[in-house]
Amino acid sequence: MKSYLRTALAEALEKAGYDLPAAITVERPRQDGHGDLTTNCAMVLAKAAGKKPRALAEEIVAQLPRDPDLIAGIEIAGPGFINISFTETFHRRQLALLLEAWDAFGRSAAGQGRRVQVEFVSANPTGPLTVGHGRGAVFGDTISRLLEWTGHVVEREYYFNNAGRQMRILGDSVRLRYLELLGDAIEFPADYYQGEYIKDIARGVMEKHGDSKRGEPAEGLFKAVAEEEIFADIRKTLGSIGITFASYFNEHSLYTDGKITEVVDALKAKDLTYEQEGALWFKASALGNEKDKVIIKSTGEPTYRLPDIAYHCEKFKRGYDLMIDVFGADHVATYPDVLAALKALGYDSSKVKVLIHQFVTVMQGTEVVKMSTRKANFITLDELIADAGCDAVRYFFIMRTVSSHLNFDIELAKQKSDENPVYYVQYAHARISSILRFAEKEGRVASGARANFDLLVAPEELALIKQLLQFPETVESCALTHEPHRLADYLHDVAAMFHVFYHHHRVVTPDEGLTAARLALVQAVKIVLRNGFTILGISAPEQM
RNA sequence: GCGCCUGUAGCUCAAUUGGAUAGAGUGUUGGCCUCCGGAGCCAAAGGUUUCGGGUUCGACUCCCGACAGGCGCACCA
Repeated sequence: MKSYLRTALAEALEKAGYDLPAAITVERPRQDGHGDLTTNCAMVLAKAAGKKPRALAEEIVAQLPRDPDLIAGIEIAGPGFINISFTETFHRRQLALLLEAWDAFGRSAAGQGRRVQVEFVSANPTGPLTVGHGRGAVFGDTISRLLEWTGHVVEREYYFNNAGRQMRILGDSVRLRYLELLGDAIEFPADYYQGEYIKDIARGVMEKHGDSKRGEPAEGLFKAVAEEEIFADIRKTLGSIGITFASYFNEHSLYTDGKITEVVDALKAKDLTYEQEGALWFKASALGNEKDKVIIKSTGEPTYRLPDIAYHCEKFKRGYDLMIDVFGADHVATYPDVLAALKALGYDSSKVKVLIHQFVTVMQGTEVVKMSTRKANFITLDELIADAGCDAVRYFFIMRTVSSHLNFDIELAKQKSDENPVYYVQYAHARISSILRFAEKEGRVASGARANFDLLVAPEELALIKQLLQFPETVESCALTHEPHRLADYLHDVAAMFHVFYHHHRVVTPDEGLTAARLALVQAVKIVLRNGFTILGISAPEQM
């Protein structure tokens, strides 16, 4: 519709003797009573034309085509908006298309098969996922689902590092707990991993090997066992909220494959490095960033920045059209250097889209729950899912913009009551299912696209129909702007409008024709809700 | 001190990316089931969009400056 109107506008403007300016918008007005689509073109053009916006709008409107089956009215309003309304018949006709598309309603080819890689979670296997990881996990997965629905080919990837200092400490933490279990007197350093899970892993080693591993170095068995168990745990947690990855990329492979040295050589060749105090520095400041950064320590070990660059070079070689990195706010400082390096190495860094999500504050009612991996008081994502359930967890994480510092109220998410927002939308679905069951019991069957939609004349029905028809464009814009929270908003509105409709009108009545039309309408609502839930990764309950 | 993010109703957050009268949930108050699910609906109340400037037809949105909070600012990841 928008593109139809754009071309119609362009033609009208041409006839009136103006060029179509790039800055005009054609969009749905946010206010009822302002038509179905609105354009600001008269206001944008007014200054250059030396005319009053409203007078100019008159000229343009006079040139617009008016198909009576399609256009119900064109009005000039406010400072010079041109508002266009479509006929009710037009909207109703679209309902048949919705029912025809069914499970595919909302899918589009907007992405044209472009290959997108989405990298997210990427937590190193040093401990269970926290609530904080949960936000990135749900966000990354929902972005992926949105892109899949809009015609992109998506690959989810998890990047991890099982080498380095952190992992050494992890292995040694397990070793010490193991010795402790064997009755040895140990001193457990404060900066070691304090969690209970370390003791569990140590206990596992003891049960399997007895005391035979007393002399084992931390880096061998202990580290390997810890990594394996923790990773299995992470996958299980993610799996329980419907998240799986196509690939897990091990940072370590960048060393064995020689990718790291390739990058160092390439940077050296571009004269973007220098040595100082025994370390190799990257000239980030020469590329417009704040300061230079060490990429190889004086010990000869690279800092994390270097493999990050090498990893992204690797991604580029795989030929993706778009690479999305989902990071937590604690990683903000790292990506400008990586992007600068990629650009300097000749890659199109605009293909890398870095999405930062802000931190989650966990609330227990009005109490802030302090999070620390060191201490025992952190809440794992696993515990949260066990308490609140997959649907509530996913919905809570996705219903806010990623840039908001969101409060996650555990008490609220746990509640199975009307205070919990996820139940509101799911309730609408369950209610519809119940209506359809009732109708079937009464011997009425939804006749689908064959119903006479012209019988749906009530304002609540028309409002609902219009809302449903916006689903595809909502999905598309959520996907392209990487803003999944707007889908949650939209579905909430669908549910609300359905409830209003339900309150005003009976679906199953003695009137055969009307019943058929309303059953079809309600079925359409159910389809939109269910398709939306599928994208959000939450269930569509037949009853609650 | 510097960088990124945030500041909107009592509370948690939206606002079609610069549009018309800033909206939801929750909480408070008062209504609505002889009828398809009351986990619902309706109504009232609640706002100088932190503050001060600027840009333009038009600003919660963009720019500058304060103030407040979060996250970073390693030869940790």
